[in-house]
Amino acid sequence: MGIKERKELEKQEMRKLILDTAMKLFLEKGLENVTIRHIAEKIEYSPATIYLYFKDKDDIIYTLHREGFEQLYKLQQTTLSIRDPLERLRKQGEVYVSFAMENPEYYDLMFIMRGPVRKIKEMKIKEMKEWDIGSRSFEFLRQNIKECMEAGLFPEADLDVAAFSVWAYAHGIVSLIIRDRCMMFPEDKIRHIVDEALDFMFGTMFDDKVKIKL
Amino acid sequence: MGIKERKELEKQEMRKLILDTAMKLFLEKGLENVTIRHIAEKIEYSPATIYLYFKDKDDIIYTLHREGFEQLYKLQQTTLSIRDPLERLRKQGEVYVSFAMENPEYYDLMFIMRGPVRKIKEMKIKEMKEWDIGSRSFEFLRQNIKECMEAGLFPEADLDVAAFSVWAYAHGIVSLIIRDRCMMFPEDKIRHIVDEALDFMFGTMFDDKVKIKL
DNA sequence: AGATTTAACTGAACATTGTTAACTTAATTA
DNA sequence: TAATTAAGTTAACAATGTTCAGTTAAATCT
Repeated sequence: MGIKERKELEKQEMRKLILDTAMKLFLEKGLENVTIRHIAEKIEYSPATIYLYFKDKDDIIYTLHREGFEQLYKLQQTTLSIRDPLERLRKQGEVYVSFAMENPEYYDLMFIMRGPVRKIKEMKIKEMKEWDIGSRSFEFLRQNIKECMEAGLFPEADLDVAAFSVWAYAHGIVSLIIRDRCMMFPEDKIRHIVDEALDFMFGTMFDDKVKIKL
Repeated sequence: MGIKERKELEKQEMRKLILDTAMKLFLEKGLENVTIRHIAEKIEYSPATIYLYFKDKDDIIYTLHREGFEQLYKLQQTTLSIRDPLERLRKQGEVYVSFAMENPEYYDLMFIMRGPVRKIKEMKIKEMKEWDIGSRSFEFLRQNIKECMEAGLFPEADLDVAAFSVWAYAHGIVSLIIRDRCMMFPEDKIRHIVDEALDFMFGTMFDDKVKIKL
């Protein structure tokens, strides 16, 4: 009965081919400018074939969205080697921002575009089990902040609020840049401002040396 | 020679009709789901007519984008009555977040969608004079922060970095909500978290009472 | 006032998009 | 070998933004 498995494997390979091609095109031409037909042309199949492997375009985008979260989660995990929770939190911030800056299309998919969320909501009606993969990453951040609080390294506050705030800050930085709202800064200074902004957050939030001089 | 003027007036009225209708549809159906044809149908003209008043769809969106910035700028100005620059800054934050939460489609247009930026860049090639309207609002924030710094109420840092950081933080909060990335929180708790997050920022940044207890 | 130019508007088309249904062909099973 | 299943394509659909040739209606000129 090896045939069933081979078929399954081929199916998976085709899915992967479609996904990889889609992602490559997204990187080349930008998220907005990739069509099913482009993908089909690139892999030299007819457009209709793609619909044998994915329900619709949002399904492709959603799957890439999941892959992005896998990647991000793995990156987040690399900070686990750091003992000091505050230092770990800072590293997490850096990792998050780097990921966004190096993979803006992935980031857009994951945190800005509407498509994936549509799909998630559509799915949640049927299968409640498949609870969205993003909350895992958020939980990780939340846990880290909890540790910081417990160690007295972080202002006491509602944990949800604190975690959301830190996330929002990092998201604000990268999403303003990804969606090109920083035209007031010279192109070559942007990366510097991003890094400084991260420092600024940690500085004002936790570092007494940078605190207000009275 | 009153005819030329009447014609000009009618032209402006038609533009306004199109813009208002477009905005109304955006509010009703969401930004993504409004087409030129919908707008045309609503005002009972043919689709082609719209192209007599606007170059293309991005042009409509860009014009609404400008109107949004007018509105926001006016709101910002209302904070000028506040003497204490730090308090004024806080109020500015509140105003910004309220604007976003009450006019999510406008906010999306102004700070998330790609269309308007495309238009701005396209225009900047020809006419350098029309420098983008958003920087005026940013300048306002910047100035406010500068005053805070001079009064010793704000951590000393590169002014650009500080202003960008504060903006990014507020933007992060509202854009995560507008683009529906907060599914982990119960619907009815979201507004509360938003408000708390704003407090959290100001608390950690400036308020010693909320500072780390050693 | 009548002829002519100008402005406002439309109908029909174009190319592109996502998506689907009927069909063909190749592979697997009986 | 015949029947069934899977994989893929072709051709079409409706919806989108956009354009262009034409048609009225208004304004201007003589």
